[in-house]
Amino acid sequence: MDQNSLPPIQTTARDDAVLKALVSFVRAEALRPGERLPTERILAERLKVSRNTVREALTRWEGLGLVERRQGSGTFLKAAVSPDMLHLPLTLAGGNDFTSLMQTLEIRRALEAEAAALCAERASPADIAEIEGKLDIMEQAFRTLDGMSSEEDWEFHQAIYRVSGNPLFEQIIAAMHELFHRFWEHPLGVRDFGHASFPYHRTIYERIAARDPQGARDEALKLIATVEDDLKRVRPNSNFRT
Amino acid sequence: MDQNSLPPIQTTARDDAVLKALVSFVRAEALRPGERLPTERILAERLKVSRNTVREALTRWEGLGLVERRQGSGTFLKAAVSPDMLHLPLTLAGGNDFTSLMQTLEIRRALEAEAAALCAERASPADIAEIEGKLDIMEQAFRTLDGMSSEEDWEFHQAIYRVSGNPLFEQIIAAMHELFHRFWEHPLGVRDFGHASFPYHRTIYERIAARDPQGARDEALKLIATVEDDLKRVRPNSNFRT
DNA sequence: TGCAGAAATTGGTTGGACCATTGGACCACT
DNA sequence: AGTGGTCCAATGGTCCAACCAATTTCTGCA
Repeated sequence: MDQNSLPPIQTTARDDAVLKALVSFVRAEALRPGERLPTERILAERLKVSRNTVREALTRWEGLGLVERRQGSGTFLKAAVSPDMLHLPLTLAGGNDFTSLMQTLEIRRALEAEAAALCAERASPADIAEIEGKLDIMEQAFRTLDGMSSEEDWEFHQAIYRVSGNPLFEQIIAAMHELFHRFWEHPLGVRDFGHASFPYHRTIYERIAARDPQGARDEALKLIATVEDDLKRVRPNSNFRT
Repeated sequence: MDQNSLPPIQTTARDDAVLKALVSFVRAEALRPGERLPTERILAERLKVSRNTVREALTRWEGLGLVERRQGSGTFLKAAVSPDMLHLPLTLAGGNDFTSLMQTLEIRRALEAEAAALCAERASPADIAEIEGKLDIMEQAFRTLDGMSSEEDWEFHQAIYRVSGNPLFEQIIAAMHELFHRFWEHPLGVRDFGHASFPYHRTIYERIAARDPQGARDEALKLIATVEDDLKRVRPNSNFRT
């Protein structure tokens, strides 16, 4: 490791400076998600700050989901970092889980429709082929398992977000998606939800392949509507917490 | 073998416990936003943990925007906390370049349209009156200053998000909005942008007052389109894809 | 009474110590 | 070769006792 990539911290506003130093360090070392950061003790020594201050900064990063700490093992990068990141702490306060979930679905409905439309506008033939590939895999999994497979379904959607040309779609929806999954699996124990949404995956693909933005948007809206219906169906049981 | 038959065992989780204890404390004391929390030293003593652990928990809360720490003064509650809060930390890899700005506008287009539509669906007469009030103030500011006033404009939009009934709209768009303003003011020095968007504020309001979701959505889209045009005018020949 | 300076309060930082977990090295036995 | 056991160094988690820096509150003099 290049020692010069970790210059000492200068003055007050310590922890902010530590965060910035960490950003430049990660950039300088070209650390990629999954890789391990230097130990807290080494960072403290290199930055000429105390270990607690380093820990404070890492705690912030951990709260932002940028980093994962494993006792006895190390601290690992979880996502790419860039100097001018935009941190967006979303907090769903008040109300029970059902309300929060419906709120995330309203956001997702807006974004999913827009992403599908943009995708239909901008998809190259190669892009369309890729999406069709994901769709085939998903439909195959559906037939073998006799139900929706979360993973393959998610891959299909991700492909659409990617082709939309705007990475923000994937980032925002991914956050909602994770929340949604935690809810379905933990309190409810349901694993094969989303049955009703299945046919709309192909119709979305068809509108994209036909380069029909408005059609893609409409089909995406129908898909989200089925998920909303599923959610409303289980509403009575969702009044508890952990 | 079924992987779920051997879940990980529960291990020590001090700081999580501290967070939960803090939540119950805030509820028990009925602390409201703006009020001061006990000092770190007192919390440490009461919870029978070290001050460092308390600080770790408070650092997390600060990162979530739940709390604000002022050296020499104290730690203050910034938002309501409830036991069933859901956090989704979202970090957007943004930049101060043209492409990033256009990407945030695509997100904003989707959300702004949806929020306007939901607002038209759900607005009570009192809500409509409030929005009209904000609109009047904005138009008044426009005439006196002979140009858009960012602050009053923003208030108008925020009212719409609030009436939509989904706080996520405001939270997400606020982040985009901030990024957008930094771009207009810092690298460009422009202050009276958005001239072209002015008339659409009233048309949006009219569609909301008429309880016409689709109309409100269309007008919101027109508004964002004018902003996109403004942006393109600054950078006429920029390619979109990364 | 007014206000400048001292004192107390509070979050921020430091350095050092110890604990709990992890993962690799080494070894004995099969 | 493989299995399990033991040990040990590395690493994050917690704790403690100070001191620093910003802020607020109190005090005493003019």
